[in-house]
Amino acid sequence: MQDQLVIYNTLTRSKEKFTPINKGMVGLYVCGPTVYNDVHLGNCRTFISFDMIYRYLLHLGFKVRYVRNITDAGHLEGDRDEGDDKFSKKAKLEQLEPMEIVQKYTLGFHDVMRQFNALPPSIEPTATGHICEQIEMVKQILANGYAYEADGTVYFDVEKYNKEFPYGQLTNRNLEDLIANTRELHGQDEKKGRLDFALWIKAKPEHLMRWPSPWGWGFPGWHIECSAMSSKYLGDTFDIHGGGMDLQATHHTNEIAQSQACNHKAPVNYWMHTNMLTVNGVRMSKTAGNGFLPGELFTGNHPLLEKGYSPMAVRFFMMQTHYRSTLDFSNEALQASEKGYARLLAAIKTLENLKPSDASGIFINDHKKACYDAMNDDFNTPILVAELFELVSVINSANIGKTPLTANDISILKELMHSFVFDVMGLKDEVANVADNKVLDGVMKIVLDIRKDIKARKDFAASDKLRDDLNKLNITIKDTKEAAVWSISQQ
RNA sequence: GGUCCUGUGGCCGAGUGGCUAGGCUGAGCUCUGCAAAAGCUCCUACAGCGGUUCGAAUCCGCUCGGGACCUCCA
Repeated sequence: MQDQLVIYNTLTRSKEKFTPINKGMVGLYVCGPTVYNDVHLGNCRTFISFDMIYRYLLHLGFKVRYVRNITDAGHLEGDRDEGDDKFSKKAKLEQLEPMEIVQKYTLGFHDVMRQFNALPPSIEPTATGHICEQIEMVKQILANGYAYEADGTVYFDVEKYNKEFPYGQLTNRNLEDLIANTRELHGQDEKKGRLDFALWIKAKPEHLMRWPSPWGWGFPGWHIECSAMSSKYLGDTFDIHGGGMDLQATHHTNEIAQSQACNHKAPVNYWMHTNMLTVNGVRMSKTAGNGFLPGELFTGNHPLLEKGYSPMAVRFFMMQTHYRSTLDFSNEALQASEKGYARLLAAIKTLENLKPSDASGIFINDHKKACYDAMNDDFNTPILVAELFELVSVINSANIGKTPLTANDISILKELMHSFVFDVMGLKDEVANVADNKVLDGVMKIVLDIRKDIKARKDFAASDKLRDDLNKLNITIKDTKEAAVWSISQQ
């Protein structure tokens, strides 16, 4: 099964058969969040996409080392190599130590990821925890002749690098085009080339986050942390590197250059990029101000939101779109997903009580193959979801005695549903805990018994009132042929 | 301005040179005291204009529209 997987590789702009460096093992690195602010939904989409990818790799039996960093230093505010460190700026604003900011938003990020049911990565290294590694890497790049120092700041020499390696490879651009499209710099320039970027930056006197280095007090450049940490934990060349598409042109391009210049090896075999999340057709971004926070999405406390949407409804919504397509948020689409997801969960519950037949009305192995084919084709979750809904129809049809299923069919259906819905897509039944409450279960049994008597007396006004009143508590009563059943709806 | 992606039915969203994606919504029917759920049926698309082809929504060109990156952002 492991040799069936095909991945779209940004590097070659084509789908390629996935072959790990070490059989049965995968090294996966994903650019994590910059923790100077609340994570917004766009970030979450990327991390949820890679969580699904991580989960599927695990499902296929790969031993995966999943590294996702926390950027807690070095990101600049404003234009190239100028401006304040984001953490310092925010710290001044909030009158806090930079590391207080880092701590606050790291905890917030973890909390949101937990709500989205994302598995924690194997290693979550921080930039500030790897200053030595970054300095060593800068030293090596200097020693290899691909960088130069100017007044305490070290720059990467892009033009020199490009003579030996294709710098714009990841975005399919050549150096001439890149230079032609670079903005005019503001006069001052210690940099030799327009595209040169900083590996190490000299700290201004007021700069709070700073470390000693061979070039004086300073802090690491924007891209070096990922190069340093990925090679430390996954090796000089590893299998998969992922991140949002917006990182492709600059961050990842520079990462490749740094790693190649340092280690004389291409760092990554498969580059994967997730697409952007949009709101009303416009990219949700920190600076555009058109985003809402995960918390606001869950509670519905935002002008753009008609109501709150549970984390799993949102996650399922994301799974209905391929990770390389843009995903547009709208109340209508979210509500459609919410209902569809409820239907999927209901079918999984129905599956538990299905009575096996001697004959089979379906070709279960065809369905199983279709699920794996979908996921093996570059993690095509929308197709997977479509296949799962085919199975929902099968289950419901079996439930009313229309489609016969053998015990084997039912067993495979259970396995498929649980594997793909819960293990791979990382969804969970949010109301399961409540329904498992033994006291409530007992109470409801009594209530339904009483209602049964009332109905037997044909006092429908009373039985309907009971049903309506329970409904106000989000408890839904359904009178099926055999008996009345109850369930708790979300929110 | 440069590079690139994209345009699918009421909404969301896959996909393939010729065969029903799927979800949500709407309409009808079955079931039901009613409701809900479920089942069945219907509404059935591929921006426009050319071209290639026996045949294109799927390939090519142009036009129009949308978006991304080139500047911090997942």
